[in-house]
Amino acid sequence: MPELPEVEIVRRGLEPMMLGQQFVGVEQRRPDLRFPFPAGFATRLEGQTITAVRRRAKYLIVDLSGGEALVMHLGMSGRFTIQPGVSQSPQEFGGYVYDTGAYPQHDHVVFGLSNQSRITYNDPRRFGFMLLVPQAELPTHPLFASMGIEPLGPDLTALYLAKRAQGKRVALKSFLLDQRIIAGLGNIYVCEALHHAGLSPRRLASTLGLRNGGPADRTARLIAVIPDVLHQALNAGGSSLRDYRHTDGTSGDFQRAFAVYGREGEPCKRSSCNGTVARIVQAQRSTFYCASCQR
DNA sequence: CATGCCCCCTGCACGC
DNA sequence: TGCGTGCAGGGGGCAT
Repeated sequence: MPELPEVEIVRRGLEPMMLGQQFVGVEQRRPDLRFPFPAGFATRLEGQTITAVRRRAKYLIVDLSGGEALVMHLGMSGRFTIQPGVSQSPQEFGGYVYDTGAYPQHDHVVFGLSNQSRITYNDPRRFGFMLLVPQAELPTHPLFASMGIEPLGPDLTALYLAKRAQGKRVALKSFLLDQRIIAGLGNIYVCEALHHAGLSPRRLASTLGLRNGGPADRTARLIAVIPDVLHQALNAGGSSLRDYRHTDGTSGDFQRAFAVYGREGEPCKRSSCNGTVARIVQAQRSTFYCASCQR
């Protein structure tokens, strides 16, 4: 998916277009994405004013004046496109509802706003989803109740990570991908952060745990590089692997900066290291790392 | 509870 | 050119 930096960039693209606007026409063109759409999805949005466009981990949360929140996840291939100055009239969307063969390929939802803009959700793989949840229930909703900390917030400390890692018998890579620990990291940035920290993805998570009552040094190293990697990606406008696009249709260029991700067989970029980037599979997903400088 | 594995779906790059 | 294979940013759900 878009990982945290990409979702944040999408949020920043959507917010100025959506904030304070009303949903005028909403067209839902198929009954489901990863999950069925909520009953009456379009109707429940229409007439609502957007009071906030937020992000939690890899989720986008659009607060509505009526008290519900539109919760959206982009899955692996979800994408928004904004067309300003078109029509807000639902019938002009084309009347494709539930006619999956008749609309532009994979354009599953179209939001018409009171400022004449149209926001289209496209998702070829349909791993994304949209829900409507009362704002007051978000903290206790199953999606969010056990969600871990934001990696760019003040909660990411060596002590926090050491406590959560205590006794964990999983690979460090899998531990960092676990959204119940840190929410928002994905496969790319976990690989990148581990490289920057000089830590092997194969090491047991428990080796980050408490030593003599405090976090191990390597834990401090790791929590220091995680925000760096994410900020670099944000500053570069997100990565552009495969189908990621900004809401304006342009792509990011962080991929050029990857130290290990997708670089199997290429030389390690760490100065002073002459290793080669390897690809292994952990928990059915590719891990890229340098076995010579990541211990 | 913790951990490991499979799967959802489509598109694309690659080798033959 | 066409076809088969493997792989892709996530994460829910089930078996053990």
